[in-house]
Amino acid sequence: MPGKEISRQVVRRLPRYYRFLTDLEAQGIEKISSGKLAALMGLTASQIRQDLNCFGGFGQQGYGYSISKLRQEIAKILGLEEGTTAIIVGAGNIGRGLASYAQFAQKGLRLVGVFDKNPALAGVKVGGLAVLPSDQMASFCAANHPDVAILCLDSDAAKEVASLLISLGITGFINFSHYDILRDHPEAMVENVHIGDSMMTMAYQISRRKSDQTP
Amino acid sequence: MPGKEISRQVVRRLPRYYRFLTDLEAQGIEKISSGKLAALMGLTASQIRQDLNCFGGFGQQGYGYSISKLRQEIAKILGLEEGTTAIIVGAGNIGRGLASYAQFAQKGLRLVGVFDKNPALAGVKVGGLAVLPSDQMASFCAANHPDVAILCLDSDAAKEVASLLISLGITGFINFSHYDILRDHPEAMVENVHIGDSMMTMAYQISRRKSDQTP
DNA sequence: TAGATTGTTAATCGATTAACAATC
DNA sequence: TAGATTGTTAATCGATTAACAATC
Repeated sequence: MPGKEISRQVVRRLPRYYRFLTDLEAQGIEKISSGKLAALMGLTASQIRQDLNCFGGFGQQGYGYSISKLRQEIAKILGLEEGTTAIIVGAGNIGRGLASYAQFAQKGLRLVGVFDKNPALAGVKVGGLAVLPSDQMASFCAANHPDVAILCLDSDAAKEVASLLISLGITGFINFSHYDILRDHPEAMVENVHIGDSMMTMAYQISRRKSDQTP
Repeated sequence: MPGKEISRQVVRRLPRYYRFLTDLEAQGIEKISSGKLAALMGLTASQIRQDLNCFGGFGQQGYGYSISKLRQEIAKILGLEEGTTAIIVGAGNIGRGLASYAQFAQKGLRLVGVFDKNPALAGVKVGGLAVLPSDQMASFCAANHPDVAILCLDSDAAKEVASLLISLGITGFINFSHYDILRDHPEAMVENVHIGDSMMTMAYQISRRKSDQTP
């Protein structure tokens, strides 16, 4: 069965459910009701039940949800144990910062390569991996078929690299650039991360608060 | 006038409008209609007009929008030229990566301090600033009253630091941790950035595509 | 069994899209 | 003026919330 389409907003809430359930399990708690979990997470009980029922009936009437079972179910839904592999392209500030991020595996991705076009960086170790020159991407992908590329590049480079990587079989992108991958490659899966946009919306909020205070 | 409340989703689109308008202006184009801009950005003309009219009537019937005027208006709305100041707390991988991010000012924030509790990092230069020990945060804030703190910390540290910073007069947070600032401090302004969540939703998409292909 | 709590259907709310009169 | 395009009101769509019968 194709399964009804899951809305993006539901999927975006799954990691947070997973996190809370992991915490609760670590505390040794066995079960929880949608009402209690809602209070804990600042959601409504309805929303939690609706969200979970997109994927199946994981609860038990009159009882609630088994925390460890639900945590496992969500891990499975998220595909955290499928060994999805990722490469980082661009070993600048963001790229290196991310490469050193210790929790890749816990987030469902296994980092298997870091590339940079600057030959001076080749061989430098970041996050336990030696940076490879970009001209080795094709052979690397042919040999290892990573699933995901994390693009820590400017827009122009991202555009070029995305095309290349798609031709090499990569289907998923975590995109830190402003290049609109989906426009050129609608079949790709894309998560955009625009930290600069968060800075701007923060500047907006601060500026608005200031002007509100001076009416 | 208090002005009608602007929805979060409208605000989140403003940086993208700003970016496209900046590009168009750099190309020397003078005017654009909502229809053309919509085609360029992959939105509907209706949405663009609705979004802009939250803030004022910036267009002209029968003509469209002046690109340079609209760009300036959005810069003003976002408060990009108000010199909002920010500190980074936590000079780990993410903190250092961000501190070196060259475009702070273009995103409406001016980085004025970087702090870390590890004394070994004190004095190390990142992004042109020397890391300060965390015990100097109070005196620094008293002297410089930064507007925003960028928390590049784990949840426990973030909780502690957020309380302290709010008592020191900071009202805005860009939060890279999973600590829920608004729960304890509903008056704060918060932008959460959860890169790990993006990794998980990417793992979800990859895993779903794989299972869809094997029915 | 009785109480609790789910799964699911219906109602509400808000955001997006469409339509069109106003007007440059 | 006539054509184009906005600003704005109305219609649609989708997501969230509420309600409740099913059931453990």
